[in-house]
Amino acid sequence: MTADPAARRGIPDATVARLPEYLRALSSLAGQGIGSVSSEELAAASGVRSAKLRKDLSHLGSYGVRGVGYDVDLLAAEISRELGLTQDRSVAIIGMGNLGRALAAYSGFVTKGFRIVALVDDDPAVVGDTVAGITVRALDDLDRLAAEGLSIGVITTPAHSAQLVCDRLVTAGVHAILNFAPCVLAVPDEVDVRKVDLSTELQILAFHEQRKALASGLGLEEVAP
Amino acid sequence: MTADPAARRGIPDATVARLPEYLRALSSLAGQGIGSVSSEELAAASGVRSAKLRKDLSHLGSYGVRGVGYDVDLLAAEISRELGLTQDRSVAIIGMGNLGRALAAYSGFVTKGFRIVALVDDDPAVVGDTVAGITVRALDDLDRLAAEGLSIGVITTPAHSAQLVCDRLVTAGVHAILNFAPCVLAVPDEVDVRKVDLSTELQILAFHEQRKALASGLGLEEVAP
DNA sequence: AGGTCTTTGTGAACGTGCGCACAAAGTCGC
DNA sequence: GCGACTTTGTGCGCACGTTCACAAAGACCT
Ligand SMILES: NC(=O)c1ccc[n+]([C@@H]2O[C@H](COP(=O)([O-])OP(=O)(O)OC[C@H]3O[C@@H](n4cnc5c(N)ncnc54)[C@H](O)[C@@H]3O)[C@@H](O)[C@H]2O)c1
Ligand SMILES: NC(=O)c1ccc[n+]([C@@H]2O[C@H](COP(=O)([O-])OP(=O)(O)OC[C@H]3O[C@@H](n4cnc5c(N)ncnc54)[C@H](O)[C@@H]3O)[C@@H](O)[C@H]2O)c1
Repeated sequence: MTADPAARRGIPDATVARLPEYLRALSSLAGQGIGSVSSEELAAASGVRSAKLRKDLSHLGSYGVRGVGYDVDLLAAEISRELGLTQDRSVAIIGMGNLGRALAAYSGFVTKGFRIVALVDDDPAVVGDTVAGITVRALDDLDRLAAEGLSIGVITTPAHSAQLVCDRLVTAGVHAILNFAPCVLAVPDEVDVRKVDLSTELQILAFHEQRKALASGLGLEEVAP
Repeated sequence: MTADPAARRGIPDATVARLPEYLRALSSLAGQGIGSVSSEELAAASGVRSAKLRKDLSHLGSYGVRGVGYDVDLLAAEISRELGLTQDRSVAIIGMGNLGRALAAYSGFVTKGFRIVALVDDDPAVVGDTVAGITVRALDDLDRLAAEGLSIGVITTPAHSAQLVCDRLVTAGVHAILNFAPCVLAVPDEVDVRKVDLSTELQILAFHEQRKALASGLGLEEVAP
């Protein structure tokens, strides 16, 4: 049954999370006209160790040539296929505030196989506006959008509305959600939610800053035992 | 020497990454006037299992009361202290484009102990503008800012400028950087870089979408063996 | 064609993180 | 004051991820 012993079924999550970075590095190399790259070079460009890179790539098959390295275009195509980027995916952004507008105006997705097909808001003052060449639609249009094959929903509403919007997306049949609101979303098992949180990142940085400060000049605020 | 056997030295990274979420859940509870919470309840509000939550909290000491739970305010204070949020940290945002402006306008940091002290851009047409009540400064001002105790740098410039900006920040003495540009930054060991990447998140979602699609209707595009 | 040299792919050791399950500890009712 | 009940804190085993180190595989030179 398992026809391909090397790869099939089950690429580790940690590996999947790094594939986009490899893909970006490969695109950059291709743009410089470089056709072949070693694991050492690609790893450096991706910010990982070469052993890790090789093990990651081994999960999707044997596309390298020993003594030479990897063909840039071939490897990029292979990673794209594995990530499911060969077929374009449509994205809707819900919440046309500061962040939602910035995302809508961002051209970085489009080149990567993501197409923003809809912008949504519930504020009547915003609905009908044109942002980045797209007319903002009302929340009720979500069901219609899903029927048209919406693949991913991006939530950029305030936290108190996020669960509501999430529920609408799920009901409409969306199985992949990217959440920018600082809250946890409850979803059925079959739905995939990823969260991006600014404050969390800053707080993690703050922790390491403090740790460094404590390590260098220890015992500054210790007054009494 | 190691006075406190329970906690001191070495909170796992995975735990640190979850502490901000616990803190947010606690803030929410405090806002509802709730003074005490069990690990089960707090875990549910944070989107984790209660055993994981308890183990995480055990790394910073014993602040729970058996048979009762945790004091909301006490625990929040303790986590804040551990994360180094008791002392305010100043943040500079470099790159006043779509994303940089959205971040500057965002009020979510301020309440968490982060203070945006400077906005920076290298475009003469942008320098001098007022964004979110702050005057945009030139890139050369970075050194002066660092001298004033700048703690964290946020990079929201295009990718091709990110390394340059990063180098300026490092030279100026900044040891914590949050990077939104889609590229890897080279920094000395003592500098901490975290990256937030939209496209990566979407690509990971796409991978799981594809996997689900393959699992349900298998062998759709298999034509010949 | 044979030898050398480079680089891949991977087995094995190691470290980290996670979940279960339970004993210890403290509360609350009586 | 005592017993039953609740909830914490943690020891243990397992799964996952990372790193090392090397044998196998192929390119390139002569
Ligand atoms: N702006 C940032 O830099 C930033 C950073 C980190 C996190 N966030 C988070 O991202 C979210 C959006 O931030 P923002 O600054 O853009 O906020 P914002 O207030 O500028 O925009 C929110 C938008 O969502 C719309 N909205 C509200 N409820 C809605 C609903 N039920 N359905 C559809 N649309 C609805 C509002 O009309 C508004 O246009 C917030 O949750 C915020 O915490 C923002
Ligand atoms: N906008 C988004 O939603 C989004 C999403 C994901 C990632 N990003 C990334 O974030 C970055 C910024 O995105 P954006 O949409 O705001 O771009 P943008 O082009 O709107 O803004 C970039 C800003 O950086 C300034 N800048 C350029 N070089 C600089 C330098 N050397 N020093 C200081 N300032 C400099 C420019 O003057 C400009 O104001 C990009 O790297 C982009 O890939 C953006």
